[in-house]
Amino acid sequence: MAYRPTARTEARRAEVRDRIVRAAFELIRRGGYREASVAAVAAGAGVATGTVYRHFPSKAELFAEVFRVASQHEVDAVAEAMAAPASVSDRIALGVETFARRALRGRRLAWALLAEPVDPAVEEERLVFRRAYAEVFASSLREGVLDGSLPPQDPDVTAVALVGAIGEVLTQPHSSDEQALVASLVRFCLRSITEESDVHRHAA
Amino acid sequence: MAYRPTARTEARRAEVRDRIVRAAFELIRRGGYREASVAAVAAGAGVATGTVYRHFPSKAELFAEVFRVASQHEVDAVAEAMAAPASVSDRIALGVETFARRALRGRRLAWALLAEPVDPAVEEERLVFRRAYAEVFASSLREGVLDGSLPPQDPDVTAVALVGAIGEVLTQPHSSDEQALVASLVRFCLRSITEESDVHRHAA
DNA sequence: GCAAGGTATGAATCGTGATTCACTTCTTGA
DNA sequence: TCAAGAAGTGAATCACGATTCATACCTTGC
Repeated sequence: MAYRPTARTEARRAEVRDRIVRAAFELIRRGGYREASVAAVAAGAGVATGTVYRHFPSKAELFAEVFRVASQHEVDAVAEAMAAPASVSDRIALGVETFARRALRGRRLAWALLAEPVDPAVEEERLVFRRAYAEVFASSLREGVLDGSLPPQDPDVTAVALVGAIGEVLTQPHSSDEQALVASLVRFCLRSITEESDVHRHAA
Repeated sequence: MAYRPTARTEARRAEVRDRIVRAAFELIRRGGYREASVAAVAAGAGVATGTVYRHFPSKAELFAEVFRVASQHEVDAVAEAMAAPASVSDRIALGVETFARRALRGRRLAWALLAEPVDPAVEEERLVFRRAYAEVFASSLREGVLDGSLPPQDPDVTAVALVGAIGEVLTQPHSSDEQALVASLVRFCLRSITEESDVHRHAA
């Protein structure tokens, strides 16, 4: 037993691992999953292909981690926006708007996280991601249903539907400008959680 | 010029082509796109691998056609349900319910059409498919906005959001039983197209 | 019947990109 | 300084399924 890595060596190793994750993220952010070959990741991190495999058992595991970190970041941003002291409706609106604006800023990343075809193993992370988004909305919805500020509804279904609606609108190419699109989307989401008025229900 | 296929021969050829398409569809319906290798399609159709390429220039083109036919079928079903003589809201509800029930019946097919990772060329058909769904909803929504039975809104955004919401709810695994799920989903969609009531908007 | 040309076959080829591994280089503790 | 073992290297290998193509078989019109 003539060798046992010191803290310093382990730190260096961790730094390499980190560079690999960052390089992978950068590739996804700029060109999506398709462009992100292991060779490209290695080049971006300044290491040899084989080195990637000294830190991750497979490409799928590497990108699962990248997805995990990136999507957690997004969910956190939305959750933070929704932590504001406001009514349930207003908080939902804030969440939707944050979700939308961030996605429109980094379209490629949003597409990669929300919709791009990926390995099954990575797809699993995506489901976790979408569920996490839904959960953020669901907890506010539950609160609103309980305190009566929202009409009775299944908060889980509503939350999942919201995530789907937002994702689809953001993923689909649109003509209208960003401001209008976000405004329409927020209005859609607010309508969908609040009571439909009898006036319109019977007006037709 | 000693050979020019007769009608009979062309019919036989068309029949082979048809068998290939059916086999491809059957594979997708049962195991999704992943399971549907060209070899498996050929086997299912009772022909050799190479024969597939005498009828389609590539796997992507074959499956693009399969997607086209299958999804048109779904869209038609929804459009037909919405042709009933009823109010805009009721028709939307019918459309959503039809969409949902059919998808829950053939979950694998629904997943393949709505969400499964596929070739870019096939993905294009999927976009067409989703747009077609959205358009079916959009035309009713436009009508409702014009005649005042629905509040002012961007019908295209609403329609796309509806498709996203429905797709996500159906794609995501759920605990509740089918009846309850569909009911919740229909309610969500109806709320999302009708006016939010002032009562709840200001109640919090 | 037979030449021309179409159609079917399926084993062999190809492309792509992940993964491996024999080898080199670096670290450590004695 | 040295042996043991860890980390890094990158060309070679592998896996896998789409695609090709030399060959055999049918159809047609003369």
